[in-house]
Parts: sequence; structure tokens; C-alpha cells
Amino acid sequence: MKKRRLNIKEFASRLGISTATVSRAFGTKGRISEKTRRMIISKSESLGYRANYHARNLITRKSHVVAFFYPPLIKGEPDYFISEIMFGVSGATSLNANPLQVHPLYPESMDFCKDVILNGSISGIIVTAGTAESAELVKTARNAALPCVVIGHMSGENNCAVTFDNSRGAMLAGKYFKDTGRKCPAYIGGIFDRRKREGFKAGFGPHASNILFDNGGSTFQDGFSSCERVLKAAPETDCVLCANDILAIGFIKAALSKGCKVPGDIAVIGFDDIKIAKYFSPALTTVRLHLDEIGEKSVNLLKRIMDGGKNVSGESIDCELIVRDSA
Amino acid sequence: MKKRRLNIKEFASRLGISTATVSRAFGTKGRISEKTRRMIISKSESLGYRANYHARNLITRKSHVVAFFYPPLIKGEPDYFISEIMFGVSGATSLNANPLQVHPLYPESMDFCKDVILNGSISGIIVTAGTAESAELVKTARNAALPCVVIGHMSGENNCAVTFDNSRGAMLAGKYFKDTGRKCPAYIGGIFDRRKREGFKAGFGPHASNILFDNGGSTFQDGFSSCERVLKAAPETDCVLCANDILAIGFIKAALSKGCKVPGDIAVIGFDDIKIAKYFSPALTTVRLHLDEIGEKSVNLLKRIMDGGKNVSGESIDCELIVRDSA
DNA sequence: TTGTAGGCGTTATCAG
DNA sequence: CTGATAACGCCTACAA
Repeated sequence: MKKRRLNIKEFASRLGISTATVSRAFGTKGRISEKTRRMIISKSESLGYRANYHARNLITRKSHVVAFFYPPLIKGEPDYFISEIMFGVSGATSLNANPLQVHPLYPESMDFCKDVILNGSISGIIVTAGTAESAELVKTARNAALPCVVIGHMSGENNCAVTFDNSRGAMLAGKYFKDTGRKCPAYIGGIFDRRKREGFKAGFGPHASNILFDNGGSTFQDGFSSCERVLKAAPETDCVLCANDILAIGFIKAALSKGCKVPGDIAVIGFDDIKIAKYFSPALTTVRLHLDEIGEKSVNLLKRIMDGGKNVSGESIDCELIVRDSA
Repeated sequence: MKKRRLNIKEFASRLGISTATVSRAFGTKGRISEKTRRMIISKSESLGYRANYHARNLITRKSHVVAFFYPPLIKGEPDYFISEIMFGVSGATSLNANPLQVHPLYPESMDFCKDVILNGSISGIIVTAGTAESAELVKTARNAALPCVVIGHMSGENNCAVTFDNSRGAMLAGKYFKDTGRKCPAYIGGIFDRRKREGFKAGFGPHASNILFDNGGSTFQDGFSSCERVLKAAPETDCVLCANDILAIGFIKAALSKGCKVPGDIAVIGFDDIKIAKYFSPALTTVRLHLDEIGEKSVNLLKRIMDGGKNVSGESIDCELIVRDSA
């Protein structure tokens, strides 16, 4: 008993014209008089006609849908690095009237994700680098000739990618410590920390040889534990670069709880500049990666590929040191 | 010159069987022998055949795609309340193998969002309440008989909704303040603060009449300014409930900068328990709303409606007071 | 500028 | 259990 939606045939016949003319009124290709187009558009609004999505995409072989694949999140841990990029992506696709799908990339969901890529439902994908799954997915897309943009650095084939200049960001941090008279540096690494260590060393310069390296991790708790290890191994440490802001926040919390003053006794710089960074106490000095811009740029890059651009080359995102209170 | 994907006709003819049989091998409806089904599945993997998404959805009239509509974000401000709900939604849809679309709900994007709802591309929507746009969108979905779940309270028609027990959460906070001997309460309201004020008053009890109400807003800066107003208007204030965690963080930062001790001089309770709450200094005492569960529950509710369930009723989410260091 | 008709790749229907 | 064939709703040569 439920009535079917108005389709093009019925709609056209009510207007006393052909379906072809109706179709032309909505597309940009067909030659049609401005007058009939207006009439059709107007009638479509009053009668509530819309072209069926699947029928249209079936024949045109494109959907304009963009899919964003993000790495696994750790239960209970802040995932603000990803979410800020995602909102950047979402805002940009929305502006371009591209529907956006988002998919977590767990090992268990690989089959589903591959199906999404291969069943013809989407026109392009954006994938965050850093896991085996993401690399596999990019390969799948490549084989299917599906437009693809990678966020971050992925080894192997030359993908179109939006990359961060981690090295330079870390260098800025090292230089800042050196310039503010710090002597005993430490670096807390973790996930997504490609080239940060080397950059930090280069920026710090003369005293670079005594940099203490600690493999933190990615969570607040990791930063907390890392601080305990560092202060035990090298109590004289007076400045620390953390591979991300969450680590830095954990590190600072541990330092404060041990009676260390930040930045008095020990200066701490984070990485990413997630939005909460400036509201933390002390406000975090950090390397800003322009997370939302990353999302926007990857969408724009993908758009160009989807529009048929050949040899679209990647982009590197600028970073800058944002000096606040923690260093 | 680019070769078309393998379609069902070609695939079937290579196996020497009919397209109908192939189709049955992938669905659950058709009667087919287990033996041929296995053979077809196996061959589809080696030959790389996948059913075309649009052709399939055109005839079956469903896509299984879920769309999530979220409210406008404030540029530069943390949007963690929404992002944590969104990740909950995303995780749940992923588990169910439902593709998830996400759309920001700006006034400018209403046409696009309505089109998404009306063009037949999605099977159900989840909408966060709180803006004129969200209410309009829900109405649109209702008219199109599209399954819809609302997150939060939306006046008007009786939607299927996942709601928070704001009143009880705020009551818990008021009671805690009373029980810990606080005398001069203030409440900082803002967005999404339905019934919190009344609940707080009820929980605080005897001294409820002198509660100072301040209309904060929703951002860190709002919390900061609010603190300045409150301490000026009522310096004796010794406990504050803020309508969300970001407000609370801003409030605390302002209080600390004025030399007020938290929680010594003034105890602060937030609302939502976004993940960063426990890492802030001081760690935030707050009313936990189980943000990720909200996402999961709304997906499960939507699924039931999509599967044809009639009269699916909404759910209210439990909340609890998480006592940490700020109160 | 407009209409006619064929085809997009499936699943549903109805025989066999 | 399997096969032939008619929808599904639209776009787009091609003809008028």
C-alpha cells in the first residue's frame, strides 16, 4: 500500500514532456531552453520530484561519494588528532556537495572496507597512513583505479599524499630549547613520529649528543609513565619534546605530581596542536600541524584526481611552533 | 580504452550458468544448492566479481547507508562532545556493516542535506537535536518515511530518540556539593543545558534559593568570562556546576589565574565527561554521559526501525557523577 | 530544442 | 533447484 516515489516517467508525463527533457533540466550537458528548464525545476519542487540516486549513478558510473578511512582508536583514549582531521575533511566535502563516508580501519573490518572500495559505491578515498591495513587498502584502491589520497607518509608506491614536515617541526622545537638556554634534552617518541627525532637533534645542535630518547607510545598514560622513566634515568633533564600533545599532557601531569615545575624545572613541547592544547594548564607550547587544513587539502587534492587530473602531486603541510606556557 | 568491470552477465556466462543463479548465491532469499553456491562464491573471488552497488540498490530499494547529521562547530573550538558521539556511531555502524555518512548541518548546507535524505541514497538517519536545522531535517525525514533517530531532546512530534537524563545528572552534582559542605553555589548554563538548572537546584536542596545563575555559553572563553563575572558578583561562591566540560575547563583556568584554589576555594563540576576531562589539571569531576554509548544505542535503535520494527521507543541514557580532583 | 529508444547491472517473478 | 525475462529509474546517442 505504500506509494512509490514519483519517478521521471510519471513526472514527465504529468508535465506533458519527455523524460529526456526532464533529465536535461537537471544536468549541465544537455541543450535545453532556459525557459523549459525553469519550468521543470519549478514543477519538480512543487511536485516533489528528485532523480533517483541509484538509477542515476548506475548509468553515469559515478557517485561523488568520498570515503575517509581512519586508524583504530584506543578505547577510552582521546582521539582528537584524528577527529580534528576528520572534521576538516567533512567540512570540505560538505562545501563541495560530496557525501562523505567514514570508516574505522580495524583488521576485522577489512573485508567490509574493501567491499566499499570495490563495489562501485564511492568515487574516491582518503586514507590515514600508519598501519598495515591502511597500506593494504591503498593497494586495493590502486588496483581498482580508484582515486586515492593518503594522509601522512606511506612507503612504497608513489601515492598522492598530504604529508607533514615532521622533521622541520621537531627542529623548530629543538632550536627553541637551545635558544632558551636549555641544556639537557629528552625526546619522547611514539606513534606517527617519523623523522621527529632526527629533526629535534638537528635543531638542538651542540648538545645533541646527550639527548635522551624514550619510546613513549601514544596515550596519556604512556606520557605519564615516560616521565617517570626519564626523571629516574636523567633527573637533570630540563626540556622535553613529546611526539604528540596527549603524550605531552601526560608527561606534564606526571612531572607536576612529582613537584617539578613546568616550565621552570622542565620545559615541555608537544606536537600537533590539538584544540585542547591551548586550554591545558599550563597551556601547551606545541608544533602546530594545522589539522583542519590537512583535511581540507586532502579533499581538494582528491577532487582534482576525481575530476580527471593526471599526475596530481602531493602537498606538504607547513608547521609552526606555537609558544604558550609549557616551554 | 578502460575496461569495464566484470558484470553479472559476463560472470555467469563464464561459469556456464544463469545470472539468476549467481544473484541467488549472494543473497539469503533464493533457494540454491549449497554446492553451486560454494562454487560461485569461490569463482567470484578468483575472477574478482562483485555485485554492482547501484544496480543492486536500484532494484532492492535500499542502501543500508546510515547518515549522521551533526550541529555546526565553532571554528577553533574543541568539538569533542560531538566527535566522541560520532566515533560511537561509526564504530557501531562498522560492526553492522552499514556504511556511515556524516554531514555538518549548516544553514547553507540544508539543501544538500535534504537532497541526501530525499534522493533515496540512504536508509536511515541520526540527527543531533538542538538547532532549527536539525528539527527541519527530522521533519523532512518524517515526511519521506525515512527511519530516523534523534540524539537529545527535540520538541514536537514524538521522535524515536536517545536522550540524556540531564536533570538527574545535575541533581547528582548539586547533592554532592551539599554533602561536601558547600554553601554558595553557582550554575553556568549554555547550550544543550535543558533541565540542568532545575536538577541542580533540586539536588542542592536547602540553600537552593541562593544559587547564582550565569548564562555562560559553550566555549572555553565563555567559561573563562563567566568565572570573572561570577567572582565579581558573588566572591563568596564556593562551588560551581558548568553545563559542559569545556566551560568548566575555561572556568577553572580563570579561577586559578585569579589565585583561587580549585577545589579548595571553589569546587567545579563539569558535564559530559569528554575523554580529556580526566587528564586536565586538576582532573575534572564531572557528570558522565557515556558519549560513545549514545552513539551505539542510536545506531541499534535505528537498525531496529530500518528492519521494520514498529513503535520502537526511545531510550534514556544513564548518567553518573565521576569524582576526580576539581570537586 | 525536443522526443524516441536502448542500455546501465542487478534482483524479482514465473516457468520449468 | 535453475533459467529466461521483466522490471528498477535514469541518461544519452540518435533521430526529428
